[in-house]
Amino acid sequence: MREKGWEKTLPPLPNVEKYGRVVTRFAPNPDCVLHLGSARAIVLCYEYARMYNGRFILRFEDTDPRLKRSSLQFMDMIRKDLEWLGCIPDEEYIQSDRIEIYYEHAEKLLRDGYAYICTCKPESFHRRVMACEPCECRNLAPEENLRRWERMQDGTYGEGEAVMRIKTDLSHPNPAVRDWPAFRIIDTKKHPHPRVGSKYRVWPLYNFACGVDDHLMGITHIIRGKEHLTNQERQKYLYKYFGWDYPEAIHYGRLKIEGASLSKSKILRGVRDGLYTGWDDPRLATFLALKRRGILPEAIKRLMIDIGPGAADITISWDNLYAYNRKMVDPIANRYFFVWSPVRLLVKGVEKEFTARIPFHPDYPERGSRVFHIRPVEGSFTFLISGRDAEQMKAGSIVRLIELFNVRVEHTGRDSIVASFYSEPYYDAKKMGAPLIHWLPEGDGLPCEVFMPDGSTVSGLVERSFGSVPIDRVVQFERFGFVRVDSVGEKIIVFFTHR
RNA sequence: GCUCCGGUAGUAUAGCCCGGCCAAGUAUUCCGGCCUUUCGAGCCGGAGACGCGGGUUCAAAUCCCGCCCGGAGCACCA
Repeated sequence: MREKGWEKTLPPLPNVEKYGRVVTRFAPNPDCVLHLGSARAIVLCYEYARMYNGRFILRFEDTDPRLKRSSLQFMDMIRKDLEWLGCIPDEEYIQSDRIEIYYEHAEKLLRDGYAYICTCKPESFHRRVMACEPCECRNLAPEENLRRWERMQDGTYGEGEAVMRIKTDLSHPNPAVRDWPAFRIIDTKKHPHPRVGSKYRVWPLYNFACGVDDHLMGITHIIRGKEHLTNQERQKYLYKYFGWDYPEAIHYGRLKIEGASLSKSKILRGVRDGLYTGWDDPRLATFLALKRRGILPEAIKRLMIDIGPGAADITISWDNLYAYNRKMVDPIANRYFFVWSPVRLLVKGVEKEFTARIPFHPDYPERGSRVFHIRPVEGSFTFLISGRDAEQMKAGSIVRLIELFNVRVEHTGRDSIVASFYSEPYYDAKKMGAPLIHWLPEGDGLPCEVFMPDGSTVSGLVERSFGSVPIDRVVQFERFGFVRVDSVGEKIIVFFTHR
């Protein structure tokens, strides 16, 4: 039960007392950058390890040099993603370093008669297995299997001509688990592995490498998506044959986020085809994109903890993420005036000079304030206001320029509005219910472009004092939303975070 | 089609194992009010949910059965 104000925590892990120390792992294929979909596995594994003073392992599963080619570059980007998220692994393994280990285990299974080398055509094997019947290779003697294994290694068999299969129950209700494949041949002359080149031509499939590694690395709690539920069934045969105990397993449901694709292949294709500007395109839900938009890693963590390890498929709303982020960002973000689609506002009848001091943050006056000097020329002064505010203004209406004075609109034009000084006191505006709008002295703004999450941009001018804000800082453009400072050059570039 | 997993308000989550204190809690969202020289934050109030149908029981979101809906797997991918 959680009291108000208490942070939500994860439910306890099952059977922790059975193990000396909790060990979890995150096991990505380094074939893409990480995204919000990966966050669930990462945060759950990391937080549980921390919660029980355990270890969190990063394991790169790069055993497919052909279809899901990994790359050194992605391995590095993944490490950086994890670092940014604040989920730094205690240990790291790479499966392409461990091929010999898989071979040893394969040979043991072959010798013990728990596996065989199958040279059947996939279609004919499939037919047999659907009928719960063994294929011709299944009853081969261990010696013959070992000979065939040798022929897989030495090149006698070509790509696709032989696989090693694990014996299961041919009558298993789920045909998908019957005698599943554990190793296949890949012509690494044609498809060299990015790390080990063409050193190996027999490569383990997911269930073999993963199953063996989870045991060897002492994983106590496997936390992964429920699409792996049948893989667990398959891997349990391995554990039975080796005499190992299967770890605790938690299979969480599929996670989607409204309006964004969490498909690696779509992200990969989109970036490659130039549909996106890069891995950090604000339309993407990659960590890189979220980071660029000013989403704090802690917000992602909190959201994932809030969601927890449930098995239901869910579609989270961006608002769920934004709410956490806003809570963290609001107190730290200083406020600035940003005028977009600017419209000129000429105010007549300004008979004296004004100085406006506006705090950088309304709740923290100690942070100081920005200062604007209004020096009218012949009783007139020209401001810039946002187009959206200009549209609302009608002749005769009173509006207040925040922290300055009230004006009465005289007439409105396409790109300029003429008004006259009305009064200075704030309470005049308050008692009339006059709108409060932000403003900039004309000629005093810095050009600024905001990149929005939908790929569009908003351009306008930001107040002069903004020039000293460092890159990467998240600030709030008043009455517009939070943004993260991306670059400062001829133009200031910021990325929209959320409202 | 076969196998498996799910289904609490718009979204997410608590409760379900060990039926009653749940005419269902929390966060967010939306609406209203207060406060505030931001349409931000904060505070107060309101709206909004147990997929459907049976059964067991004094009592069911919780147990049983059937149905419906959603998802995943059925690769020499991970």
